[in-house]
This record gives sequence, structure tokens and C-alpha cells, in this order.
Amino acid sequence: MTRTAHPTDVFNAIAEPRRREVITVLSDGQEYAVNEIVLRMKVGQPAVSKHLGALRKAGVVTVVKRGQHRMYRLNPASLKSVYDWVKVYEWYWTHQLGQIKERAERKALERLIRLDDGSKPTKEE
Amino acid sequence: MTRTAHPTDVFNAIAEPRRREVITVLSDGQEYAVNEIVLRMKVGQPAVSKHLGALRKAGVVTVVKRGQHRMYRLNPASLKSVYDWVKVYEWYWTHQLGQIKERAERKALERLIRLDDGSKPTKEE
DNA sequence: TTGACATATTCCTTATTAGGAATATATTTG
DNA sequence: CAAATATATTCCTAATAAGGAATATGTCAA
Repeated sequence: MTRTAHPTDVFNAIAEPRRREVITVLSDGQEYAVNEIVLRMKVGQPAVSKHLGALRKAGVVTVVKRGQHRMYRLNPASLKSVYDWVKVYEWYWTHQLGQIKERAERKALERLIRLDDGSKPTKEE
Repeated sequence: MTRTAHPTDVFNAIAEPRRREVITVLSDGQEYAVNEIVLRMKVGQPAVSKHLGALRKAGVVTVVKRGQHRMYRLNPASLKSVYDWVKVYEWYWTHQLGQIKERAERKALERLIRLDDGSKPTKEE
């Protein structure tokens, strides 16, 4: 089995460096034609179109037809789920977590003793 | 060619749902043995070990030997790069971006006219 | 030392993916 | 209509990845 992530997963969409590059191009909130994005990147037009397709499926960009062009625009709200997920951990690097360490080790030891006794792990306090 | 992302890329590390699951298990800042993580997940021990290996290579977790066990701990600072990257877009969903739309479309149109004329795209103001 | 246990690693199969080349499909313009 | 342009899609190849089974490695306990 391979990557379990659904292709529409935003986390998966932004895992590709080139796709983050596309997002950066769109990051000023303006519309861009595929053309223009290709000019700003080092990969060919088909590759860019494919990345845009992946981003669109994940809801990261939207597209409208305008004449001959397809205008892509960033949908920043789609990135909120990533922000919300990672924001949880912000606390840990803005505060010291050294004090926690000893206590964490003690608790880990207690859990392992319970496991070695064959009991089920109990809910953490 | 496949995924260009280096395996040590944090974005790639968190793209896997099971790896985010592991991170969630470790999110209380305590140490966990592989054993315990397996108990809390639906995949087998080898799979968990592999995911832990990927997370370790990306610097998302650290490991210390403690007797028979390998104790894994979250390294939250590693997630700061993701936070910093996505934080840039927070502004867009906390504020209205409707006003921007018309202006953005006008600017996009101007760019396209320049492109169709054969001129190179100029730096945005 | 032997046996039990914890973890990592190897092997295998299946599935996905990136990107280029070639091509198809619109759309505009003359 | 024909030519040019913009974009998407198909086909191909090479690479990567996930997870299970089996196995190797290390550590503890009797």
C-alpha cells in the first residue's frame, strides 16, 4: 500500500515543494494565468497544470475561465486546517519545556511498569 | 521522477495521516515506547517503527534508549517551520479579502495584456 | 545460558507520483 | 476557416512509499 492520504488532503497538497512554490506565487492574493506561473517556475507547463490540478482538488486554489486563460487564485481559508493543527504546538517552542521533562519521564516509567505487569494502559490524568 | 521532497522535509513528514496520528499521541510532551504507540494505533509494530523512523529523520521526534525500550518524544520546535510558513496566510482568513478581488482582477488583466504583447512580465508594484 | 520481550530491518507487493513528450481541446484572431 | 495560443490530458518511465510477514538484533530476567 502506498500513501494513505487522500489526494484531496491539504497536508498532502502542500507536501510538494513545487506546489508550495505555486502557492507562494499566488500569495499576493491576485489572479494568475497558468502561463504566468510557468514563467515564474522551473518546470514545464504540463507539470504546472498538474500541480494546479492537485491544489484545486484539495481546495487550495480556485480557477475561473477568463477568455483563453484559466485564472488561478489562492484560497487561503483552505490552509486554516494546517494552521489550526500546527498551532497547537506553538506553545511548546514559545515556552520552556525543560521542566516537563523529568515529570514526563517518570510518568512514562509508570506506564511501562503497568504494561510489563500486563495491565492495560490507563488514561492519562 | 517522483516526489521531489527530501524525506527529511517536515512538510512531507506530516503529510502522512498515520504520522500525524503518532504526533498526536506524543502531543502531551511525554515519552512513549514504541509499544505504547502501537497500542494506541491501528497499524502493526513494523509500520509504526517505520513511521517513527521517518519522523526522526525529519527531526520531528527524538529517541533515547531506556533499557529494553526506545522512548520517543515529540520535538515541537521542528514544527515551527510549518507554522511559520502557514502563518503568513492567516491574515487572509481573519480579514475580508473581498475588496481585494476586483483590484486583483484588474491587475491580472494588465499583466496578461503585457504578455500578449510579447513583453516580459514586469515586477509587481 | 535460555527464553521472553521490544524494536528495527529486510523482503515483497501494490499503489502513487513527478515530470517530460506528445497530443487533444478550446479560444482568439486574422 | 486557418493559424496561433493557452491549457489540460494521456502515455511513459523512474522513483518512492505503505504495510504486512518474516527475521534479525538487542536487552532483560530467571
